[in-house]
Amino acid sequence: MNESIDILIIEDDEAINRLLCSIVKRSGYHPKPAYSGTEAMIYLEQRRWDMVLIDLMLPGMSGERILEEVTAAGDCPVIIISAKLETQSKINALRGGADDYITKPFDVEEVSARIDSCLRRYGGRTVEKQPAEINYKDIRIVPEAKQVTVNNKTVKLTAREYDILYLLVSSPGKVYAKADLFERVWNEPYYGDDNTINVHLSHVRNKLYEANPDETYIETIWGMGYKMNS
Amino acid sequence: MNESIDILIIEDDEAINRLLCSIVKRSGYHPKPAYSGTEAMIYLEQRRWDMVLIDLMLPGMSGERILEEVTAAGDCPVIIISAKLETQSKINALRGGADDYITKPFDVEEVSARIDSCLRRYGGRTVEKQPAEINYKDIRIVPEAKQVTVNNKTVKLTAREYDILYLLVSSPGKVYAKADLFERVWNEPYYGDDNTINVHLSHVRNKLYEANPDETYIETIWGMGYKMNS
DNA sequence: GAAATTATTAAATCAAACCTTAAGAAAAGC
DNA sequence: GCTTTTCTTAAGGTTTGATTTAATAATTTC
Repeated sequence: MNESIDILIIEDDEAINRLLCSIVKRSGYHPKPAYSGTEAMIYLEQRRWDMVLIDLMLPGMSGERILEEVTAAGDCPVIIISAKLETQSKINALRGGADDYITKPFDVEEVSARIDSCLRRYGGRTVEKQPAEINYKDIRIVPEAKQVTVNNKTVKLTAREYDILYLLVSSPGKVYAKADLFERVWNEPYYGDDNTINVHLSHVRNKLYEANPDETYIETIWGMGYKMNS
Repeated sequence: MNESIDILIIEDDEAINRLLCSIVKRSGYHPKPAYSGTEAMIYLEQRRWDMVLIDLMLPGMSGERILEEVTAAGDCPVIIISAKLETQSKINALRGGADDYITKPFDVEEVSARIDSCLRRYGGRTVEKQPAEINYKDIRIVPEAKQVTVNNKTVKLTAREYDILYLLVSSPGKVYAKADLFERVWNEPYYGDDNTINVHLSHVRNKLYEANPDETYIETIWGMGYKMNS
């Protein structure tokens, strides 16, 4: 039920892309950065996106071109983010199927508000705010403080470990394939041949075990992935 | 719950003024239309406003002139709404103390979002009232006097340093990501690779340390942000 | 039981995040 | 205008976490 909302961010300027990603993330969505038009097209063909943010001036393939492709393909909302101030550019984009148009330099709050409102218009998808606290069995996570306690003991996790646990705990019972997990936590594509996940999972399990040896929290679904034991 | 937020709308075109009023109203604020510069000045002298929207081309008295008056008078947020597309006009307005600049034709949602975001930025000053005093451990902050004492010693902080400490102290335990912190203190977007936060944090820590070497106040949560040690 | 997949562990390397200092730039105060 | 304060930038150094590697152990599936 609580599926992640994935937003593709097409912007060649690295700093701005990073900023947009952080805005998206902070609103509770999942950003995926693309740094050129051609890179973006690869992701667009790969899967469905809940929203696309497009910078108009791009290397490889213009933003206008991408907008065409996206709108031709279907019903994915698009927000243009551009330095082009001319009304004509704005009108073209909106006529061309964009849902909104933000000019640079933009205001952080504004971007956030527009993304929310756009997703709302597209219906169904309610904006879920970060909960004050998640509990599962005797695991308690307070996102605001990035704090985790298990069995009433504080568990000190690194950022990665925290992200993993947070993901699993936020939908107990759901099986996360390694690739899913990797892409969510690391925000980069998963190339299969990686032991990193195993090691990190091991660390998480260890720390959970230290806090409460009587309980097994993370279960391995053989050949499929991991989930919180329910 | 909130007392009403009054917004003065200075726009000579009756239709546009009506539209702006309805936008403001729909956002839950209280609009007051003014149709000329001179009329606006009367209202401005009468009372305090939570925000002013100004059209630049006005009969009676130019928008630029009004902007001067408003900013000279105090800390009321101003949004310029204008048909003037030139960057120069925009720059002049923003330099002159305007908080935002929207070009006509404008998007209803955009105006609404910008008003919201602007009020939010000004929030501390106009809407929410500050507590008389914040205490945490042996830190005492008196916001009205911008005064900080630690361990009963007065600590002299610069404006930025004060803002940082204030933010952290006002919700101890909460982890502030660098981006959050930066945006709240500097009021501008954070582009990731900046160490001015580090430097300022270092300064704050130093000063706290000088006042009380036995206590560690600000904790670094690696990869996540900073928080008051609890 | 054999093969494939996953776990665990520790050590070594690497990279990112962070801290501090100092000096130049900008702003504020006199 | 000059001085002082504050802010920012840059550079070098430190710490911490992430990753890789590898060797061994445990599971599951067939």
